[in-house]
Amino acid sequence: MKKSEQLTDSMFYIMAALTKPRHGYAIMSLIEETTGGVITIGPASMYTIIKKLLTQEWIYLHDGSDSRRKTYLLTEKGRKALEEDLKLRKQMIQLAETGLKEAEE
Amino acid sequence: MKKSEQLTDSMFYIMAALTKPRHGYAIMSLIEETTGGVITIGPASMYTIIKKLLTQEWIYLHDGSDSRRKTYLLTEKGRKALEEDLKLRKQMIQLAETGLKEAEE
DNA sequence: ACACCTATATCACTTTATGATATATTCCCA
DNA sequence: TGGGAATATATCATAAAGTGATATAGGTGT
Repeated sequence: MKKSEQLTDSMFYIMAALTKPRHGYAIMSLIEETTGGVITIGPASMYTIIKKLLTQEWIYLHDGSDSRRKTYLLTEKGRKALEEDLKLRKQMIQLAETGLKEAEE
Repeated sequence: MKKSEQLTDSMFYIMAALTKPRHGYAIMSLIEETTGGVITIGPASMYTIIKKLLTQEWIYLHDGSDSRRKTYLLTEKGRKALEEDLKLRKQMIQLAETGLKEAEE
């Protein structure tokens, strides 16, 4: 896939979690909890992606971070990217649902 | 990400297209058209993924294929995988939307 | 004291995705 | 009628992404 800046699934999850200030470990826990353990992002993926999102300036190191916990939050740019991606994902779902429905008939 | 069998975005697109019998080129065109050119899956990705889906038995070579056009279709197993994945994707979207909404307040 | 949870980090490897390119057929129209 | 555009499938070599394993260290409770 590609062309524009579509987010990978993992990036999408992490950015969705960062609509509120959260630190890495909290993000992992949140995703695991909200998906009932179906989706797991381990530390390797987590911190790899965090690094990428930082360089892309889609997230930033939020105040309230101490040496132990680094708290991140979406930048304005990041929020827009997330919203853009959300639209595309809805379109994807629409495509699949239409297809599945039509196949039933 | 991972744990269970979540589909990659590209796999999801292709499988969504294969709720009806379609050949590779038609899948590429469909995706490009329905997303207004935002998403493009080139031949390399296309045929790589087709191959994987075949070995996984999520799609099969459909009747009506001649030597020139190979037409594929979802297997029952594939349809279930797609439906399963669809649920997860809806959940993802829910998570993101809730987060974005709450952040506005 | 020590076991356990929280928290971040990286290395080495696997899996996925893709640009470039090749090849062949069919369609149209000048 | 011949040649360019569109259709169609395929692969190679590389780049990008994801992840298991592992390391390190501060907290907390008992």
